[in-house]
Amino acid sequence: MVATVHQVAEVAGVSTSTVSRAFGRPELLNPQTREAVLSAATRLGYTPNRAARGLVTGRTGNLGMVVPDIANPFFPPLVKGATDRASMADLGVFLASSDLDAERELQAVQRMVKQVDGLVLCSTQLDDATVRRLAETTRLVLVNRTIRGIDSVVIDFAGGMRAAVDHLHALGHTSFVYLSGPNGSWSNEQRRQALRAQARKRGLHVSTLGPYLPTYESGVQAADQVLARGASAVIAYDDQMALGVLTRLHERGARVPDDVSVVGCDDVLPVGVARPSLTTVAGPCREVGRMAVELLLAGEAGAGPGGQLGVTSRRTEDRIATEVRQPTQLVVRASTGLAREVVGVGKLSGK
Amino acid sequence: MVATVHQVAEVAGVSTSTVSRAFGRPELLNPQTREAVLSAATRLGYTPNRAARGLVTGRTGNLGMVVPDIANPFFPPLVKGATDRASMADLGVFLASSDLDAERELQAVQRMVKQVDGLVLCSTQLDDATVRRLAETTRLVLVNRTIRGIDSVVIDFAGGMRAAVDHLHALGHTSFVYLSGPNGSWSNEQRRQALRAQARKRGLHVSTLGPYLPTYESGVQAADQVLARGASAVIAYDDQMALGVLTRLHERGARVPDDVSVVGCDDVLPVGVARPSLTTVAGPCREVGRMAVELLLAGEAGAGPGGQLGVTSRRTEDRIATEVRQPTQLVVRASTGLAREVVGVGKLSGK
DNA sequence: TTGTATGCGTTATCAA
DNA sequence: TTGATAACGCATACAA
Repeated sequence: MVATVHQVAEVAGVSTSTVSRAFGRPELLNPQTREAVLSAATRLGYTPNRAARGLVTGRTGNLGMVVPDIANPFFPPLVKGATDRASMADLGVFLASSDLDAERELQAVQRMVKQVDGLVLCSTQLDDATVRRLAETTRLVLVNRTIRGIDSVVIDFAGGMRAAVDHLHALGHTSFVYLSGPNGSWSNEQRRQALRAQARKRGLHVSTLGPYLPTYESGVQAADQVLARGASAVIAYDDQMALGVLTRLHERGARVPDDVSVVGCDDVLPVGVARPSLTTVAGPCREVGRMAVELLLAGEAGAGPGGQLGVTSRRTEDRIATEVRQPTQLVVRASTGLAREVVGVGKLSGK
Repeated sequence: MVATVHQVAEVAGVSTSTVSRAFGRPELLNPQTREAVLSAATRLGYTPNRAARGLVTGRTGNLGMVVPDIANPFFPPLVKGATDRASMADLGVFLASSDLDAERELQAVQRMVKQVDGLVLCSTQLDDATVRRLAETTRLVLVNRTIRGIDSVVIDFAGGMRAAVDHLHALGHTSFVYLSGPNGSWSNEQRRQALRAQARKRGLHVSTLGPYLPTYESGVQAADQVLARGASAVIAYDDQMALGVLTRLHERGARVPDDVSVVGCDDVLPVGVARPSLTTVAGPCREVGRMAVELLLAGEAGAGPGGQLGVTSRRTEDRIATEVRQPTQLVVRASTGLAREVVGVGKLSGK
């Protein structure tokens, strides 16, 4: 049996409203009565029932967070940043992993929307209209996706991708292959388009392979395609795929970076320990999770923050959305090197 | 404005109880009225408020899960298994990451205990007494920790660790170093004791270094200690540390496995891509998360499952606890090899 | 088969 | 400074 306001009230010899106030507005209470209530509460092990409280106040003290796949190493740091920030504000966090399925994601959202004060949707699979409708019901922050009028915080992998193209260009590569992530992924589009634009600018030729699921196995599979095309460089949608590529290239006898240069993206795995260590694009995932919750909190309070680096506020529909953009950077390690042509090595034979 | 039973009732021209029944006990309703209610509900976008429902039924439709650190790659698969199983049962999941801090963990538990039907505590930092007290308030399943009388599911790393010792023994090693995980960690004790017992049995000498935080950086740090001791083999508390060891040994010019053999534990990272690829002990993390929720569900229904492999039921205090034990296995890769003595290589000089 | 009335645990309003 | 009361959204016992 768990204690309620009633038991505490009885033990402390006060009314239930007084018990309630002892927790919610202690300053309104006579110090003596407050102490009496609090000690009675401690004795009975009483804690306010947040669900019941939420029913009357309209605030639940919970947040919701949805990610496509918590087993994808990109997301745990993000979740960590969010839960850490949330627990500082004494907020609970609902987590759902949608398995890259829009319907499952919608179910998860429905399940928690009435029990939370706000939602963080990471790389959401939902279409714009659904998200917009959702935003009318609850506070919403998007991560790695933007929709006009909705608050968001995105990791600007475009910047890192441009740096990656410049890096390959400087090494003498004249073309490269991009291993595409899942279809319909906003992040994939962001990366792919940045890549193509920069490649055009530098006069490089790009060809795209995929779509692939962002896994180690996909990378293994893709590596053979890369060899078949005789590509001198490959940029993968993420590190998991890049590691798979590395492994398979090694098996096939192709040397990295002498025969093929490989670039990953995310830098969340200990990719420095791969041999050769992986050149990749790194972003502040943890910080992004933290920031998403920050935005949620700021939105609840009323005015947005503004003033931080990369924060844009623009009026759309009839509200002002805050868009935070976090920079990325290219981390050059050992998996990228001079192009074959430059060092005079011909195409791999026996593909 | 979100819809409630009242709005739906009004639109459908029925009472609120009828609306309630349309969702909770559809079979009690005249098919026509049920359809009318459901269509009205759809039109208004109505979904039952689970918090309010929980207040009257006593069942919230939510579970809680606490892990020490969601950014530690050991836990995401576990969380994935749990959330997947939970969403099959249409349950929401609260997640908290305690940062290896007992107090923070307790706060997180307090925060959610009234809003959930059960709790999964992974590698909990709480002491036995606190956990027992908690178990009187709510359904509880422990992961990777056992307490008499409390349901649990543990990954039996002891088995894998014994296999690791036998493996080193077979390769001619006569002693090894164990890199210890965090103090007070149940998992660390499980691994360490299994190691020591098996080493004694095989006549190997073990020395322990640590405690260390289970991170890549700790491994880097520990590697120098390992070299200073002239050890021919090292078993690390987890893969992150083992990868750190690998990196630092390489920097120091020690060859793996020719000079030093390295064994990790968990097999959750793509450790096969490390060079040399890492010998490690693998356990069914995903399955364990799934099973923990299964146990919670079974406990709610009444009788426990029983019958599965490794399930023990024992009576303690005045209830019967179910303890599921999942086996592990040694995955031999390239980081372990014949001991130096066997191949005639002396101690490393210039340590 | 459906409606009425009540209570779940809490807080807000109002009166004292 | 404190207490009585109503209401939050819902499910159930009971009556019809």
